[in-house]
Amino acid sequence: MSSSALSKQYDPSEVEPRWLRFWLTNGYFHADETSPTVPYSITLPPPNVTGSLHMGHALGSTLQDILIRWRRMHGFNAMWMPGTDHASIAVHTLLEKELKRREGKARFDLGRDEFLRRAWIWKERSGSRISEQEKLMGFSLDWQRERFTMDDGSNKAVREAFVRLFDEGLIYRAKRMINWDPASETVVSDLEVDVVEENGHLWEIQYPIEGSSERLTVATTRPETMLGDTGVAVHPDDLRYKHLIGKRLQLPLTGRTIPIVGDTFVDPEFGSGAVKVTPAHDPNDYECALRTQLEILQVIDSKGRMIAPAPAKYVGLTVDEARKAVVADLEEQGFLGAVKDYKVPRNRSQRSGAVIEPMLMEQWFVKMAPLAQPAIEAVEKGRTKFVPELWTKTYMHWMTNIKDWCISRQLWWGHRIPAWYCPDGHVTVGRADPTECSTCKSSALKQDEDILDTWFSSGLWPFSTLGWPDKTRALTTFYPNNVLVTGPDIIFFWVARMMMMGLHFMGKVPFRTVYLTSIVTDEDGDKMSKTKGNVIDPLHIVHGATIEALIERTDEIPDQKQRDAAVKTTKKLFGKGIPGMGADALRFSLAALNTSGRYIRLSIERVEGYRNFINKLWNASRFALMNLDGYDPERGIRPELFSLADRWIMSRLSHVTAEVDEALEAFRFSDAANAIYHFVWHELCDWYIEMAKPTLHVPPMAEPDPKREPRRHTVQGVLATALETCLRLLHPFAPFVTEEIWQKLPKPSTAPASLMVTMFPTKDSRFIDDEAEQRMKLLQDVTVAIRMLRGTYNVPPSWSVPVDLHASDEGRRGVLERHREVIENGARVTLNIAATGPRAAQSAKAVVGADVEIIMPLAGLVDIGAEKTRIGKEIAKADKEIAGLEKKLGNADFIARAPEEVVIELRTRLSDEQARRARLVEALEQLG
RNA sequence: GGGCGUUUAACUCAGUGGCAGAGUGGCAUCUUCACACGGUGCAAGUCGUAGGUUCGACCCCUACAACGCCCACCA
Repeated sequence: MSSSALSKQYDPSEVEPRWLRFWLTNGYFHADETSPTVPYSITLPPPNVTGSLHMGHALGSTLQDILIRWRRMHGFNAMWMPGTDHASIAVHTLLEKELKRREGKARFDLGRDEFLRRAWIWKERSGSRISEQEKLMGFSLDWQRERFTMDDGSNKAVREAFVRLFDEGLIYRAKRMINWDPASETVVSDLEVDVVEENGHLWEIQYPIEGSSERLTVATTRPETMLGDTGVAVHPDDLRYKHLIGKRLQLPLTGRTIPIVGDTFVDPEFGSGAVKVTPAHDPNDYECALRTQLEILQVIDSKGRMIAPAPAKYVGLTVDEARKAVVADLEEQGFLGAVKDYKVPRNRSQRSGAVIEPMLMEQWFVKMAPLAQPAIEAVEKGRTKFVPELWTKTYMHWMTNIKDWCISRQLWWGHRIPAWYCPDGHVTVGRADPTECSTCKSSALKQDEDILDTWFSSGLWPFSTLGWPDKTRALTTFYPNNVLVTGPDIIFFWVARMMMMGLHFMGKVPFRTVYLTSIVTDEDGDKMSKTKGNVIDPLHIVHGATIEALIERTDEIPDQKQRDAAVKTTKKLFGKGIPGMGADALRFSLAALNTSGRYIRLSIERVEGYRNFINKLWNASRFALMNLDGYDPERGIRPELFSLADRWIMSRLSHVTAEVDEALEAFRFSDAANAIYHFVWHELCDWYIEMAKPTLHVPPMAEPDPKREPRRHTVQGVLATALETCLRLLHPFAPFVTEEIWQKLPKPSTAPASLMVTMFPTKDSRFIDDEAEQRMKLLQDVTVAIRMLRGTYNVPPSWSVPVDLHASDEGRRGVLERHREVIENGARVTLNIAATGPRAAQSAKAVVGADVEIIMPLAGLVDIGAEKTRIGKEIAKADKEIAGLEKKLGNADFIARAPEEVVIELRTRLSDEQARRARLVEALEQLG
């Protein structure tokens, strides 16, 4: 393809699939564990197999890919482990919903085997979708290693881990107060419960005191639980009630009597100071009952319905129905006191949304304290570091207050608990399915019906994916991982558990650094959610989406009102639809926006800004390719032939290279992205390419001028080198466009076949050139000042204007003289440079630095009044600056205490500013 | 009830004990031979409030305010 065929606008849709195929077929994403080079490994947080790629994934994975590609280009054996998670409760929610909608059935109607059969079919069908999406984003995951949390390897690892923990007494079975989700009919862990404040009531109920006409008033937000009350507690020191401790109360509606007990957990200040105790259905009450030996009566079953010993009248009612009935009956029988509106903190299942019922049940638990201790120490000793550091506290706080982890779930999709029971109730746990009871040798064994919490297998992921429990080469090479990149929302769920499991089973931390990403929100700072209609789908950014398509997706929202609101939001945020901007634009945006803040407010507009940058790079490259004729890449560049511009851009490039490397080293992704953005746009494009144009430009049909050819070849070389270096710097951020351009650039024959496998640029100190940078700064300042004058007086761009430059300093004057063409081309002027000279009548004037005067004759154009005002403002600014500096320098304490270089710097600034002011005053006076 | 974070230009955010920055948007102007997804220039700020430390504070300390997040068994 010839360079002239490059289109003016970069088209990612044509380019991206091509290079993706190229990288995949060449195996560039694969890392060999037997390679002698230094390993660098990251494990991708396995996305939910039910899911599709959302913006959180896109962000996290983009940052991981940047790290992986960057390290790979630095010569590391970089391995990025892909995989998906079986997400048992999420899959259940999804499949059961579908089952109900399509067939009107519950999972229990199908039975375990049939349900699992369908789950697997469904997993095979939709499970690869997310991997395909990850590929479209250009993520260089090692696909040959792709894993699933319920594949054979994971099964083996889970079984091994369970058996070992059980044998060590760290996994145990016990009857405890747990969180029951009546909708999914399973236990959930504390972490899977959200507390939400909801409008409810506080009911007062009066319990008659036995052998007295008095009544004791208790308050509750859940009156139906009184059917399971087995006592009432008061504070033992509460003078109002102290004498009642030991007496009994008649429990209305039940015919039972219950004791009054003393317990210090009661707050005498709250409510009536007397608390009804329902041990089987409230965690506090349960603890109280254990302390005070109260009876425990279960009156609610696993489906959330009332059961005996609640009176027959209520049996079978749901909790809500029972509440109404109990309140009505209490009122009718005169036991109901005041009823107040009340904000009730209500526990709801994160997944199903159902109100959590605290229940006393036999479940499997992991003893956490012994596992947490090493995980705490590892972070204390810095073997694993959190970035940003503030998350360390969050982790530590949770770890030091950790409670035992309930790992059994009454679901089917997941790892079945490897425990068997004989008719006598002995438990047998084993690596292989047992044939007889390990205690009584009975062969009538039945496996536990429950499965393990999804996070149990996730906790083993960093080493189970590398072959554990087998001692594999992959494990020795890639464990521990260098980095984990994930969202702060799963520090407890996942990060903490990997730390504990990794240390326990591998004896080493699973990763050296945990990098916590920001959370992506919409442009208003609201969490993206389907029901809000504000979700930006990464693939919509990549491929584009019409507003109609975006509105159509709100059809899924069942609630009409919510749907209308979502449509409105959709129109507001994506009024014109979403233009297809390519994976690179999205990747670069996410990296550039990932600052130290906790949120990234993403909008289409923002991505467009970075899409424009990609396009700018594309066009700069077009320009280069159009002007590289006759350039021989084998020859390299020769610094001895460099002009000031060449020296300057190479020096700047060296600085930027160092900046990018240092920023990535410190996980400052936005600094890295912005450094290169600024360099490409505002140094390479705005200045270097503009300065190179006169040299590169060969008039059409003209014969090559032998005198100019060496200079031209040097500029071509510098331009090609700078551009190629930028492509390598940018490649981790925007792999597709950089590969596309790089492949078109003329390269020496020794160049590798892909930009992906070139070396990342390193700072080259030979090119650092402070003198060139200073001189260029002067030329730029003068150019900008002249452009300002032109702009102020609306000098048409087509006019070339003569300008007098006066510089009393010989050094500066020399620089201006030697490089006058930089200013002349950059500001479209012809210069007359002298040490000093008369000021032309009817001219505009500006001063750069202490002594460089710019005088632009503007007969007929200059507005004396406006010029006076403008210069007057300049003088006022200088006065302010001078006053500030004089005040500081007049302070004896400042002179005495401030570092000498600061004092010297301020003195220089003061004298420069005074000189500048004098010249401005002179200019003003000349205006009359 | 504890803990954490944020507060800087119209918006989104960087920032450093020593001259307040960027991107976007705005205004003006330019279809100049890479790019209008562009060029050039301009405007825009009491750095949340009040104290303190310091020669010097946007930065460090204290208090307060607003907003946000996480954790927690108050019936």
